[in-house]
Amino acid sequence: MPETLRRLKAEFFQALAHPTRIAILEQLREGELAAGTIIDKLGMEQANVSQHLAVLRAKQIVVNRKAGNQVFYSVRDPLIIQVLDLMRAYFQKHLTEVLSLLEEVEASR
Amino acid sequence: MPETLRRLKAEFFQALAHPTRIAILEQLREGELAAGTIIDKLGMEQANVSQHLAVLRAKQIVVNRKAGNQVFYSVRDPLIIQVLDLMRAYFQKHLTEVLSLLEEVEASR
DNA sequence: TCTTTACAATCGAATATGCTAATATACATG
DNA sequence: CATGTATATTAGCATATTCGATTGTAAAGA
Repeated sequence: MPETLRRLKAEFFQALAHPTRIAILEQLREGELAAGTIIDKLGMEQANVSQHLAVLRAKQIVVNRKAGNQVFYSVRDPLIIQVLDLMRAYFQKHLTEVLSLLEEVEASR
Repeated sequence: MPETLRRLKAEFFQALAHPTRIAILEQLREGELAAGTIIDKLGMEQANVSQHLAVLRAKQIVVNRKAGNQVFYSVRDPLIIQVLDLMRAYFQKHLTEVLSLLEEVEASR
């Protein structure tokens, strides 16, 4: 595999590598949502969510559609959801280790 | 999905989000390899590869086994490989866009 | 024991990422 | 046209990542 393709893959994973962006994709699992709806559901700063949406857009993980005043987002390819599902399966499989990792997280707070 | 689990997922993607680490996982696709072998195959600095191996270890994406002087690495769970395969399928599917992205990459150099 | 081999860990500098606050844009409505 | 609403972009600062250089460590061999 050429280096440029590895770089693309890495950039793709990088785009997924943030809790907020994962949360956004979870929201979009059932279908498209307006940016404002996502912001409300996540209960975060407007600018912050908008920046994360920009990251997902830049990597074409989500696409957007303008309708009047609003912008509706959706996941471009269900394969993305499949990747997230695989991850879910992975974490479920290694539940024991995940729990100890969670404990570490708790402990370090 | 709880915030902590999202954080775990994000950290997992973060661990995959580097060309060198993807290259390492590709090398390990067929089975275990000694650290030195990986370093040779990638043709990179020893310390650098070792650091990337440490990242993959920290997230338990790879496991290691010491044998005398050497340390052998392998991918812990084939599900990881599946994720990479899904990504490959994804990029193949969107080959056209990938190519234009590649052109952008080229242009910006 | 002394040296070499094979890795891992640490340090410091450069770069990238993420956040809040502020500002801009674009459409809608009075 | 003036104002409000929805969303995007920019600036500036704090934190995190990555790299090469160096140092540490454990096993192997002379």
